[in-house]
Amino acid sequence: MAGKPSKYDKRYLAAVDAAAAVFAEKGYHGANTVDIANLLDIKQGSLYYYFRSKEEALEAVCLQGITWQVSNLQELLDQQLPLARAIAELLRYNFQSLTDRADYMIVFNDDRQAIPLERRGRIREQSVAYHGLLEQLFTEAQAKGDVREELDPRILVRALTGLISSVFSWYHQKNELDMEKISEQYCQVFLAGCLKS
Amino acid sequence: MAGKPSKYDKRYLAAVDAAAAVFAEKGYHGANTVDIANLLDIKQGSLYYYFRSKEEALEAVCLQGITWQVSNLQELLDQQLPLARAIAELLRYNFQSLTDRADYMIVFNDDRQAIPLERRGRIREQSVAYHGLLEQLFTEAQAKGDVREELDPRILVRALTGLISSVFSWYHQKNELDMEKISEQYCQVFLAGCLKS
DNA sequence: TAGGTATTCTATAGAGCTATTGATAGCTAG
DNA sequence: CTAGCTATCAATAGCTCTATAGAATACCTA
Repeated sequence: MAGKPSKYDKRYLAAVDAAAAVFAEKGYHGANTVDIANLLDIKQGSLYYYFRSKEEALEAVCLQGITWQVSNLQELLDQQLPLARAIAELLRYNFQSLTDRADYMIVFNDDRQAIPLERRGRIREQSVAYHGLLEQLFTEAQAKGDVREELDPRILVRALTGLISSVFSWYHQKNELDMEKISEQYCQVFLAGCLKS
Repeated sequence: MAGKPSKYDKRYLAAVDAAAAVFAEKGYHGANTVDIANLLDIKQGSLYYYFRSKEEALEAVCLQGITWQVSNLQELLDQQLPLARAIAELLRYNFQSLTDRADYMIVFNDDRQAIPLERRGRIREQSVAYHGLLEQLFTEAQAKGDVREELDPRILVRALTGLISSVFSWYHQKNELDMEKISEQYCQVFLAGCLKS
């Protein structure tokens, strides 16, 4: 994977992409493998050259999605921005990936629970990491006196992630609100909501 | 329906309840009619005495869920409370129904899109009504000068409903946060986020 | 208590879907 | 040119599930 991507590697990624697209549109259970294969211009059975099962494809999509999120958040935190800037950037990035990689985000949000618990280990790991990083951000900001003391960082994490992920379910509908504006106003509301003063 | 509920009526409601429970747990596509029948202590085929199809059961659950929400919101608005009180009550009620009628809420949230568009009319109607009522609340509060002018009421509606519905996906996990506290802090954050000054 | 209605049961057709298997065409390196 | 490897195909076993139909039982009312 590190060196030159083989034809297999490229095709595998295309397969994950196709799975993401179909799962995002119809939901994991509602989707069928024929549709995925069609996107790749191969027959249904040929999919099993790349995946051991439909579920394995779901796992790959979810893991990819959350991994992107975590590494991006990590990168953002490494910049050590003040809370307000960090939140603004985070929202901007998330709303951006809603156009870029919406499929992965949607599948991760809506269908990860379709993976049986015993297979969800690596995904949970990333999820926990994501929440942990965010919680740390709030805790530190609170220690610095930027965030109101009475607010529980764990709840702020839930509120922020909830705010973000809820957008996944309606952004694609015909609506006149543009991402730029939503992102900006969500940011205003959330920051005014938790910053001190 | 208005007079004495017949045995059929009671049994029908029980069937909707059972469907809600099973759909909430496994998702519409992941659920099967055998599980629903088991909850009612009848055989799978007997379900079709009450529903023409599995999809019709989903429709009934979703419609019931959103209808409850709308009529409750309407009742709340009739009290003409100031915005802050209204939001607090709304959150309290929603988080309450998360323990009372979680199944209906979850199914409405996660699976209503599994109903084909042409059958979704009455549900959409209620959804639109719900959003409309909330939007009006914000618009009026803004006119009175309670809400910051730069905020778009439509976005506030999305933010608030997003905040609420996102809770549906994690409240049942083992976690130390109690509903009371979450409701209260969400309220604080959201209000501080949108109220003027 | 008989007759009729309401509710549930048994059995199953038939559709849709995943995953497997063995064959096959194309590509690559010697 | 050929042997071996890669990627795809065709065909299908076998499972799961919804929905239907006709029989059976419970329930109620006169």
